[in-house]
Amino acid sequence: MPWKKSFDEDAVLEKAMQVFWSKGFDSASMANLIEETGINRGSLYNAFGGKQALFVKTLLKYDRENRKATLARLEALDEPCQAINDFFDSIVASTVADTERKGCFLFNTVLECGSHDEEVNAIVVNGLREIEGFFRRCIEVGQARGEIRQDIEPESKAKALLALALSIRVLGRGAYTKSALYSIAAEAKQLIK
Amino acid sequence: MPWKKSFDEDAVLEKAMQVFWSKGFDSASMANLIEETGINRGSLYNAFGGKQALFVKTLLKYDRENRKATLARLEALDEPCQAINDFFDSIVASTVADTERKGCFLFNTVLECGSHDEEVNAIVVNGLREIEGFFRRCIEVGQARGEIRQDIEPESKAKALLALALSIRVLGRGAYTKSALYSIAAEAKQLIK
DNA sequence: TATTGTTTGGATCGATCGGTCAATACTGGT
DNA sequence: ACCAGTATTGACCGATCGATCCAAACAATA
Repeated sequence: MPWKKSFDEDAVLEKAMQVFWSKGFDSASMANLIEETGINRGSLYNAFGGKQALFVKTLLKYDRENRKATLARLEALDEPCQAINDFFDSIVASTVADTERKGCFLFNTVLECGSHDEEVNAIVVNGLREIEGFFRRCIEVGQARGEIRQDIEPESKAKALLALALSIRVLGRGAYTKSALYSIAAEAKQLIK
Repeated sequence: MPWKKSFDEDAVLEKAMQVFWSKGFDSASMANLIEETGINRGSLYNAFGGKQALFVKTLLKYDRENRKATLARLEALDEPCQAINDFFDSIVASTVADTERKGCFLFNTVLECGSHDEEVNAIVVNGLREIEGFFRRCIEVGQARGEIRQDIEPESKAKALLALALSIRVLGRGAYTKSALYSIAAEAKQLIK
């Protein structure tokens, strides 16, 4: 008896994600979201509930399709040093290619919403932990295989790598030049040498 | 013939700075600023020109009284390794003591206003460059005195140190625990060992 | 004391914010 | 063919945004 939706929910989420990603939660207005997604105001509220709920959905989508997917791919390499190098090559490449200067949606959200929302904070903190965990596991496996020095402390080294990755993405949004980002990435790789 | 202002401009700037610092440019409303500074709306506009102009003035004040002052003090030590260690001890201590989770006004501004304002961007980018320059000079002097290994590349190492400092401040705003920040700071110090 | 020029206070502006709602369009079941 | 019921639409809501403006308050000069 009901009625099929006239739009593809996931396609709308994708569009909305682009808006939140490039403008941030606060600066993205419902008017922006309506214009970019192409669907009507009421439909948006009906389908997703509101700005906050829509944002969470787009953030989860990003976390699933970008962060998790990337880490899974790198971890599947089963080559720890290569995985870490690839990670940094990848984020520098993304940043350099990012003419819109959007940065990383996850990192941007840490910075903007870190303090003032419980649910969002839980998602991004979990994301950070998992990236850190990826680094830690890479180091541990590399040590077990004799490819990484034993006197490196996986926990704290992993945190430092995450910190450098975050800075590359953040400074890449206008403050730093390409070559500076390459320098930082090179230092990051050097950390586990 | 005119009339003396009934308030201390610098004291008002200080209050306004606290507001922008803790809430960010966008989230700080004129209503907030009026309430916190205690002076009237018209007076605020008359004395400072508007939200944007007021923000720039507070940012310059911070840059002058915090960033420049701190770097000058550390550089006056004339003990490069100690200066770098002190720098990281200092930002970790600040972050840990920062119950309001305000972070660093300069870094916060890089993140929030990095892209969408020319004047502000120039101020913060200059601030970043000078912090990086501080690290670079420390390393160069340390090398000249034989206190730091010669195979360290001052330029890129300085960038990495800045990146770690930024991350400590940013992640300290809720995402990471005290001990995690200590770990990152320890790794930073290790970079020049 | 009268005049002058700036500061002060607050009412008010138009724009925009996120969100709501009733009327309308439309489809699936009977 | 008709009805039931959800999706869609866009007008509209009150709140809040930064900014403006002007009358009232006031101090310095003549």
